[in-house]
Amino acid sequence: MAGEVRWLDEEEARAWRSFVDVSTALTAELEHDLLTRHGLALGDYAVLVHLSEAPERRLRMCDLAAQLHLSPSGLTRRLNGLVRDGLVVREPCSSDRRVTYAVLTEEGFRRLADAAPDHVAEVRRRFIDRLDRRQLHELAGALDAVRTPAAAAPRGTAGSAP
Amino acid sequence: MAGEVRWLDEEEARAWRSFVDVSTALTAELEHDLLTRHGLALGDYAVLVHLSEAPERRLRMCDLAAQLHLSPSGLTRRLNGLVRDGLVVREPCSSDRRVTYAVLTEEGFRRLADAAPDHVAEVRRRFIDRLDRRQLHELAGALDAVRTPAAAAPRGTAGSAP
DNA sequence: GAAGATTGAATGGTCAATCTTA
DNA sequence: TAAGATTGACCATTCAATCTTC
Repeated sequence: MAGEVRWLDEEEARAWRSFVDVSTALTAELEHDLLTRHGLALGDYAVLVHLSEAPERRLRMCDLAAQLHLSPSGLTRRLNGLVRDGLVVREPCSSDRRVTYAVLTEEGFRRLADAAPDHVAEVRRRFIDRLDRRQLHELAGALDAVRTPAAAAPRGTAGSAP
Repeated sequence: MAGEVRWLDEEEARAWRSFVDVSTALTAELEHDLLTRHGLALGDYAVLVHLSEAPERRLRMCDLAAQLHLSPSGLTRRLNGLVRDGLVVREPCSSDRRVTYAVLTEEGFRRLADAAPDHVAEVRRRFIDRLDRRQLHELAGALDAVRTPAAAAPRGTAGSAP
């Protein structure tokens, strides 16, 4: 098969390792902050955010799972905790009885509104505010390029240059 | 509480959400690839990489845990699986008997050498090769800026003077 | 006392299987 | 048959506690 391996050169390796490093460290730090100051895991927070932005603050379980990059069972269990704490309720769908809606409660919305300023401040302090405008713009553009395979790369000429 | 919240503007939010999105999606995809094609979890792979780059392919448990952003107990359990599979061995330290070394075995090295080309190819395909040189350079710079608080931000007295 | 490593209890995630409904 | 949600079995990770050694 592939006889030669295109290893990462110095800059590529630096970018990749930094990316992994920053994302893991940042996740751990933000999780810790949110958990100790507001009793919310990062996953809980993400659920509340997505629900709060949805029409009527409700989403089908399967749609919510997709938005959160979570498996169906993962979301079920994640929701159990939020339901137990009264931040979210489950509601059956009348038109399709296979479906369950996750609905943000008033208390859930308050908890989110309470936590959000602190969380945003942390995101600023640990990420956004360490970048100037140009860096931020470039970063956003690069990440978009990663998410969107863009136009097909010129396949014939890619592999040869050292 | 803080009277005003500096919410994220459109571009800031876009950069932050893309960052979270890309890192979670990428992690899941790379993990899946590595697991199905080489029977290695991403965490296993990271252990092997760090050991392979260390002098004599060995590291103290506590140092390895720090490099991997893993708790001591997390590393202990992670290592158990690798030891069971014969990819790593534990060795006591003669000069400080509190210390245990994690040492990469020949088989561990082979498994890593076997998996690395595929993994690097996936990292290229899903990340590196979707960026041009300029984007890559900017990304690496931005991530370094995030990792290193650099000089104090020019934004008023944001830090510690309330 | 502090550092290094491990263990126990608890939590959060996945996959495979199941149950209901479309 | 397939889609949606849940459950059971299992694995990974963390914190707190413990044990040994410095």
